[in-house]
Amino acid sequence: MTGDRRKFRREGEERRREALITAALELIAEGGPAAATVRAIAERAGVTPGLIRHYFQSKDDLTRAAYRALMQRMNTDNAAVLESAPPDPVSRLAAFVAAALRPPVVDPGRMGLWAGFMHQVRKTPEMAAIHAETYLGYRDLLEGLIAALPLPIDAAERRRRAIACNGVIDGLWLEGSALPAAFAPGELERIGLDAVGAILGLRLPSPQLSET
Amino acid sequence: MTGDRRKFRREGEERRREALITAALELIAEGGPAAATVRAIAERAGVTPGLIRHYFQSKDDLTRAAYRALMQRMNTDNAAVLESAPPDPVSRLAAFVAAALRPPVVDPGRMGLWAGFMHQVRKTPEMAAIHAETYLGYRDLLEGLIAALPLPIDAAERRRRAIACNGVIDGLWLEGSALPAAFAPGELERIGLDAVGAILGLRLPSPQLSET
DNA sequence: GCCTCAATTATACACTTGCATAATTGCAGA
DNA sequence: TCTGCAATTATGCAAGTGTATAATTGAGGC
Repeated sequence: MTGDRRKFRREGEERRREALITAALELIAEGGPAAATVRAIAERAGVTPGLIRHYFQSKDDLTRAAYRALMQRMNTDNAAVLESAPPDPVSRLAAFVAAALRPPVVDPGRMGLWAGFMHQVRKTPEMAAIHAETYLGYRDLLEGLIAALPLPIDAAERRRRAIACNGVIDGLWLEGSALPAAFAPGELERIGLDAVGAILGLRLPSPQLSET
Repeated sequence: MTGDRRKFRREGEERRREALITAALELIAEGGPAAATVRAIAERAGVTPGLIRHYFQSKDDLTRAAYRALMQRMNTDNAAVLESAPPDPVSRLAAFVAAALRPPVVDPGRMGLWAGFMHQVRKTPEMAAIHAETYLGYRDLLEGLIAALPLPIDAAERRRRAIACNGVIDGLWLEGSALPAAFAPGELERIGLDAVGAILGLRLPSPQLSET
């Protein structure tokens, strides 16, 4: 008579893992790491808490998987910007910089996510490795774009400039995400393009938005 | 006969509050917000958990007080750098930039602290106000240093350059703190000085360390 | 239709958390 | 020395945490 047991559908392993990871990321973005409890994650994923332990060895395991997924998505997004960019080096660099300084990259939720993971990144070696790899990958991408420009600088100097450009981008991204009301729409983009241009000794035009 | 009740000393209110705040900040810096439990904070402050509620209305109240104290300390540190700087505008700016890009400002613990508070800053209006005030204060300080330079730019352009310079500083600070092994000693300072110089169109010499 | 087994749910447990409240005690002033 | 009060400790509690384990059930193969 007690037919009150919850109905469910069986899903493929990949879909379930992804749903759980997405739920965890959303919760951390919204309410910080503390909000991403096993029960909250399960509820958002439309599932029962016990199932998490069927797909992940522990909550930490899920957390690591979520961080890895987040970083992969960000890498993919960055690469996608270059796919649909004009062929000339200056336009490509400008597109890359501008994309990082407007929504959806500039976004309080994404920054909350980033900050939420920061602590674990500092302490868990595996997550530290993921972070280092992602950061250096982004910087190498940027350095590659700079190398395609006709600049009379050697490799060491190019590395330093790439670090500096990466710094401006990160810093402006951070400030725009943490304090959205402090900047007019498009303002960060313009400031970032000018600053990167100044560091590299050239002018970066504001790229027109690509219509996909 | 049961003399096993803990001995204690009465302290002034100010000292106890400060000790509790310091303990909370240390714990957050070391182990993230999750490590700063009421019990852990009390233990580090050499006190019993119940006392926290005697000096603070709730744990959130203590957290807010800790954030306020942290921001005040950082403001004080920044101002102190300028106290002992050479009088000429270029040197002052260089000292300000360089100080932000070396220890103890560049430091994994400090960044962990910053990241740990980020989430609450986003959601608690009072903490958001503190954050905005501190950030804008820092930027205004920087803009003031720039205004003292002989540059042919108007106020709007000066504001944009200040935002950009602030961005480089923040971004490099972040990267140096998150990935200390990726940079040689002094490298961040040099990169930051060059970048700020490029943005402003001048050369910033590396300031000699002031011996207090 | 039935069987089988993995996917899923249900339940329980030990532990931690923030908080409330009562019991002590250090210490300043008479 | 004694007294009174606020600073401090001790104890307990309800809620929430991650996890282990047993009981169900959806769905594909025969």
